Amino acid sequence: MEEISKTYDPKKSEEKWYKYWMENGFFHSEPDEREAYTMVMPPPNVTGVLHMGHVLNNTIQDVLVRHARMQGKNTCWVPGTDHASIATEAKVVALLKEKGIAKKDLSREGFLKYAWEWKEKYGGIIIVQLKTLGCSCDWERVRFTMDEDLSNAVIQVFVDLYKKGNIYRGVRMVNWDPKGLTAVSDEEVNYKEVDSRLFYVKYKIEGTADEWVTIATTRPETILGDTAVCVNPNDERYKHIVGKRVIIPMVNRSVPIISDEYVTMEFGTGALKITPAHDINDYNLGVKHNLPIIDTINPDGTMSKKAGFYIGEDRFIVRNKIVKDLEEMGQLVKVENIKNKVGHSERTDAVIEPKLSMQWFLKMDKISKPALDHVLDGTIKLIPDKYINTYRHWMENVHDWCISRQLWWGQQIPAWYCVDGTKPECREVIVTETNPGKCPHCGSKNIRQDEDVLDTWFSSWLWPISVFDGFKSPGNKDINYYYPTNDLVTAPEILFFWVARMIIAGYEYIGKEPFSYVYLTGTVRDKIGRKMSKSLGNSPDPLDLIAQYGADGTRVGILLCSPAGNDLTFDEALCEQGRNFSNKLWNSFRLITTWKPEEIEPNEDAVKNSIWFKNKLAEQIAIIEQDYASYRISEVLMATYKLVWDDFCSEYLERIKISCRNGFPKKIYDDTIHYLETLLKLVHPFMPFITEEIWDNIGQRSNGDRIIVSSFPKREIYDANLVLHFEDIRKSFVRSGRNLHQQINLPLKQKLILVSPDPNAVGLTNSDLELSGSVYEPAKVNANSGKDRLSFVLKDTEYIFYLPEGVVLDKSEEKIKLQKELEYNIGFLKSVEAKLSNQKFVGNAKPEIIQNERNKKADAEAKISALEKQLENL
RNA sequence: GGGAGCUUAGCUCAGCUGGUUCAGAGCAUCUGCCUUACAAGCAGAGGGUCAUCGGUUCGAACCCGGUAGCUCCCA
Repeated sequence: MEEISKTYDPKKSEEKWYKYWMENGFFHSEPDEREAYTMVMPPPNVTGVLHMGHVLNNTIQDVLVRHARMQGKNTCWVPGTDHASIATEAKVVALLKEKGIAKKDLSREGFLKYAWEWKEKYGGIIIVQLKTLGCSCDWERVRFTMDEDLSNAVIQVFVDLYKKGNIYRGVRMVNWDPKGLTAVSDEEVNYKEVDSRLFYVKYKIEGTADEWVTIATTRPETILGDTAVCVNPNDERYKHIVGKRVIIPMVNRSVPIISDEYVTMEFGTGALKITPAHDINDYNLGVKHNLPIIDTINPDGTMSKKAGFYIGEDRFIVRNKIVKDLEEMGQLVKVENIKNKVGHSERTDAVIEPKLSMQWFLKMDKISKPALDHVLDGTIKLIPDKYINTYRHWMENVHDWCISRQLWWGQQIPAWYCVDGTKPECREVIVTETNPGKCPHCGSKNIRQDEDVLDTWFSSWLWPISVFDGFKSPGNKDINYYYPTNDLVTAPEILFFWVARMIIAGYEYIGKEPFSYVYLTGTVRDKIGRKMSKSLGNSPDPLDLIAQYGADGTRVGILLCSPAGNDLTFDEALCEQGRNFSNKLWNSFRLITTWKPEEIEPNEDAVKNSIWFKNKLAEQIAIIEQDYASYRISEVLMATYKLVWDDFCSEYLERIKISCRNGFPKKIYDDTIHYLETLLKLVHPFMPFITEEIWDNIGQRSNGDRIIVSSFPKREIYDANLVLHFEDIRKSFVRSGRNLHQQINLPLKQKLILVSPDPNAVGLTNSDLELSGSVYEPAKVNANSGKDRLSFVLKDTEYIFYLPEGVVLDKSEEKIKLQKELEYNIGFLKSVEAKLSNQKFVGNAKPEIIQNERNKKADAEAKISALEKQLENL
C-alpha cells in the first residue's frame, strides 16, 4: 500500500466523492415501495451568494437527509431558488443603469428579457455553491419559483382564491418603499430606533386675533397635508377649543379641531396634527371622523403638486426647509431631540412612507384557522417548541396579506380592467387565468391587465406542493408519495412570512399539513453578537472556510455550537476544531493500517478491551438514536465526537496497542475494523467526504458498497455494568496512577511498583497497569522495603505503590492533599447524615432515594477510614 | 404601550419528571511531554453564590412571585 499522508487532505476527496455520488445517482429519488423521507429546501434568493446562515441551514438539512438515507428511507431533498422580486429587480435595474439604460425607457417585455438574462447568467450561483458543502440534494428536481409550472400554479391559486371570495382589492394605507417604488408588507418593515427632532409648531385658531394651539411633530413636511388637529376629550387644557378651527400654516387651510381618546395627553403638547394621507393612525382617525385626504408626497418621496410648496423636492430636504420657513414666520415654538422608531424597508433600507394606494389583499381570518389549529394540536411540531407561543400570537392576530407589488419581475396579477373610454360606465374587473380578450360585461376589447406582480411569498407559500406539480396534476405519483414532507429546516424570522403561509396553503389545497416538523435554526452572529450580514462585512466567506478547513471541518464547525432555535456566535476557531477532528479520524485509520493481523489467539487483556468498546459503542448509539429522535443535532455531534476521540482513540486504540504488542490477533483486528466502520457511519451525516474516503480505503469495496448508502448503526443490547466498571475501576485506576506520577514529577516510563491488592481481583488488566505507569511486582518490594510509599483509594480499597529506586517522595505535599480530601469527605458524610436523621425526609422521600442516601453514607465512611489509614502510613 | 423568551465556568452551550458526588460538556487557559497514528497531538490541572431577592418543599439550577439586564414579536 502506498504511504498514507500524515494529515488528511480534504481537497482530493471532496471533488472525487461528490462527483461519484452524483454519477451513481445516490441523491436522486423516485417513488417506490420504501418509506419516503422528504424535505424541501427553503429556496434561497436567486440573487444570493452562500453565507453562513445558508451553511448552517443546509448542513442541518444534509445531516437529516443523510441520516434518513442510511436508515433505508427513500430520501428526496428538493433544492431550488426563489425569484425574490424586489431584490432581483433592484439588481437588474442597477446593472442596466451601469449600461446607461433606465428602467422607465424599457417596456415590460424588454425589461423582463434583461431580467431573465441576468437570472440565467448570475442567478442561482448559491445552488452550485451548496455542492461544495456536500449537500445531497436531488439535483434532477431543482426548481425555481418562476418556472412555468410553478408560475401557473401561482396564477391558478390567485384565481381560485378570488373566486372563493378570499381575495379583494382595496385602498389601503400601505408601507411604501420610495426607493424600491413598491408597497411592502408589514412584515418587511424594520423599525429602527433613530435620533429625531420633535418640532413644536403653533397653528392659529381661526377667527381669533392671537390665539394659538401648538402641536408637536417629527414630520413637519407633512403639515401641508394636515386636515385636522385632534385632542383628547378628557384634556382640560383644550376642552374650550374643540369644535373650533385652526389655520394650517403656509397653505392657509382651515381645518377642524376634533377630539378622540386615541390621543395621548402626555406626548408632545397633547394636540396632534392629523395627516390622513401619510400616517396609518391618522388615516384611521380620518376614516372615523370623515376627514379629507390630501396626498402631498409622490411615489418617489418628493413633494407632489397637491402639497402646494416645495414641489418635486425630496421629503427630507423639505423637512429642513419648512422648519426654516416656519421659524421665519414665527410659528416654530421649539425643537426637542428625541429617539423614535422609524420604519425602514427590509429590501432597500429606505425610510418607509405610509401611502394610500390600491392593492390586492388576501383575507386571512378564515383561511388561516387550520394552520393555527394543527400547530396547537401537535400535527405540526415546532422545534424548539417555545415558538408555539409566538406562532399562536401571530395567527390569532393575523392581518390581511397585501399580495400586490409594484414591480415587473414576478407573476403578473391575472386581473384585467375594462378601460374603454367610450363606455365610462363599465369598470369591469376580470380575474381569470388567461387573457379574456374582451370585456365580458360590455364586450369592449379595450382591456388592460393589472400592472402589478404578486408578492414573492405568494409563490413560495406553494413550494412544498408546487415542486411536486401538485397543482398542475393533482394526485400525481410524486405528490402522493412525497407529500406531506417530513421536516422543514428554516429560520425563525420567516416563521410567519413563509412557514405559516405554507401551512395555510397545505390545508387549503391538499387538506394536509405540508410537513411534520419545523426545525428552526438560530441566527448566525459574529463574535460580538452582531447578526452576520453582507452590509456589515462581518461574515467569513464560506468558500474560504471550506478551502481552509475542508467541507467536513466547516460543517462540524457550524454545528458544534448550534442548538435548535438558539442564536450562535460563530467563530472560525470552531471550523479549526472541525478540521482537527477530521485529522484525528484520519490518523486512527492510519494507525490501523499499520497492523498486520495474524492467526493467533488474543490475550485476555485484548479481549476485555474489545468487549468494553463494543458495549460502550452500543451505549452511545442508543443515546445518539434518542438525540436524533428529538432533533438534538449538536448533541448527536458532540456524542459522536467524544466517542471517536476519547473512547475510541484515547482509550481503545491506546489499550489495543499495548495488549496486541506481540502480534496482532485477527479476531481483534476484525473487531477494530468493525468498530471503525461503525464510527464512520455515525460520523458520516456530519462529515460525508472523509468518511467515504476512509470507508473506501479500509476494504475492497464494490460499487454499491458506499458509506452514503450503508445502514446506520442500530441500537443493540449492552451491559451497562460492564461500561460502568470500566469507568469506575479501570479508567480511574489509570488516571490515579498518572496523577501520582504528575504529583511527584516522575515520568510514566519509570514504573511505580504496586503491591496490593491483586489487580486481577478487581478486573484490572495489563493495559491498565501500563497506562497508569505501574507494575504489579509485590515480590520485588520485600527487598526494597523501607522505601517511600504512595497510595490512593479506589472504590473504598486502598492501593499502595512503592517508588522506583532512587526516587524520594516529598511527604508534606502528599499529606496536604490527603487532608483536603479527608475534610471534603467528612463534610459530605455530615450532609448525608443530616438528611437521614431528618424525620421529614425519611417520611416523605421515595424509598429508593432513601436507600441511595444510605449507600452514599456507607461509601463515604469507607473512604474516610481508608484516607485516615493513608495519612497514618505517611 | 402590549406579549413572549432568555440570564449556568473566560467563551459557546447541556442540564429531560425537583432527589445518585448535580453543578456538567466542548473550546479557551495553565502545567508537563516532539511517548513509532496524529504537536491539527498526548497526559494532567485550575475555574461557577446556577442574574438577584423572596416563597413553596424534607429537598430547588429546575416550581411560584418580585426586581434588574438582554433578545424577539406586536402596536
